[in-house]
Parts: sequence; structure tokens; C-alpha cells
Amino acid sequence: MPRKSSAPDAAERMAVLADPMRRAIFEMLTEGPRAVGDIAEKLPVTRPAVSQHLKALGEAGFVTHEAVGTRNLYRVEPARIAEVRDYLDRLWQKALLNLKRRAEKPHQ
Amino acid sequence: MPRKSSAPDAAERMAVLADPMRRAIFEMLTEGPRAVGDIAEKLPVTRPAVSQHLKALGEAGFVTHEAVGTRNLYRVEPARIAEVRDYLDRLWQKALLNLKRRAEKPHQ
DNA sequence: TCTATTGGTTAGTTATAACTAACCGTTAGC
DNA sequence: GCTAACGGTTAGTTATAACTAACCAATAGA
Repeated sequence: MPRKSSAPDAAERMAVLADPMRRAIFEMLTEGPRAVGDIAEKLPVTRPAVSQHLKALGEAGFVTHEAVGTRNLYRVEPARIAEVRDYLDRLWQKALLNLKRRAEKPHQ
Repeated sequence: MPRKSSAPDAAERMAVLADPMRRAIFEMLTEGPRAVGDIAEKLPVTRPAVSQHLKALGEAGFVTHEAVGTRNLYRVEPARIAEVRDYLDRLWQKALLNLKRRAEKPHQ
């Protein structure tokens, strides 16, 4: 059983990280944990928007959160980025391999 | 002058590759060059849709194409995937570094 | 307890992009 | 030249998702 078909894999999760605003949020979190309001302050969107993006990032596993009083500290989950990076790395290697094979046996 | 602001960087290009149908097209091309019609045959979309996706992939530099008679052979550009992979790798390393720093100086 | 702070949720709006149908241009082969 | 094959483009439709405003719940501090 290689993978649960219902669970999105790294390739599907890439779409979550591809959104510009979510990327901005995520990149901010790579510098250290931050609360929702702190994030919203530095971005040109309202707090609900940030909260919704964090939910999406959380469901994809890119971030986790921890309640501290009334604040909610979000932090990145490095392993999830690594999974997407590895997916792209496999794609890259596959492309290179086929390119090389094609170069060796010149034509048809 | 680190980067031309008008040119989309690897992070922005990631969105192009994140679309499910474009991913399917791109993954198909990693196995070798293919013509537009051949791609459309194996996917649940019409040829114009494939053509439009290939245009988007081309503008992002993920694929190139070469006319062969009336056919148009598309092939992947491995370097572009590597760029996105490297962007994610840098993000990952940054997250790890800050995680480590935070673990060393325990609090505040 | 009362108030302020923080943030998650929902309803509703709007912009975008993925898609098809229809059309047009180009090349191959006869 | 004529026809078939191949594919790019455009107009128009539709589904989706990003966003704000308004609301509600929970905790902190007095």
C-alpha cells in the first residue's frame, strides 16, 4: 500500500504553496513562529484572509500552530517543504535521464 | 542588481506548474517529446486546452517546442524545474536553520 | 465580573482561469 | 491546386478561490 489515495500527495500540495499570499505568509514563518495578527499587520490583507490561508497551509501540513493565551502561534513544518522539493527533484531527474537516453541513441 | 523585477522568479513560476492538468502534461513530457494532439489524446481535455496549457508552460520556460511538419513537438526544460526545486530547498534550509537556532537558545 | 485582545468562521462579492466551440493559418501529400 | 492533418487563437461560459465585513468564542488582566 504505497499511498492513501484520498490523501493529497506532495504534487497536489504544491498548489497550496503556489498562491502568492500563502507564499508570503509561509516565507515569513520560515524566520520564526508568528501570531496571526502579527502576520496580517505586515501584509496587505485582513486578518480573516490570513487566518484562511493558514488553515489551508495547515491542512496541507505546511504549518502547525499552538495556542498561547489568546494568541495562536504558527510555525513551519520543514519536512513538508522537503517533500515537494523531492517531488520536483524526481521530475527533474526523470527529465534528465530521458534527455540523456535520447542523446545517446541519436535518432529513432 | 539582483534580479529584473519584471521577470517572474522561480517562486512565481511554481504556480504555473501547480495546476493539475499542467502537471499531467509536464509529467508526460518528462518521458520524452510529444506533439500537442498526442498529449490531448491521453487527457480528458480538448486540444485547445492542451495548447493553452503548453503556452503557459512555455512562457514560464518549463517547456520548449519545435515544429516538425504540421506537428509541434514539445519537450521539457529540466533547468527550470531545478530552479523551483532550489527555491524550495532554500526555504527548507532557512526553516531548519531557524528551528535549530531556537532549540539552542531555549527561550526568548 | 467586566473589558480588551485575539483569532476562527460564515455569507456574500468579485476576479480569475480553465475549458469548449468555432475559426483560421500552415504544411504534407497527392 | 486541392484536401487532410495539425495546431494556435479568440469569444464566451462557468467554476473556483481569494477577499472583506460581520459575527462569535475564548482567554487575559483588572
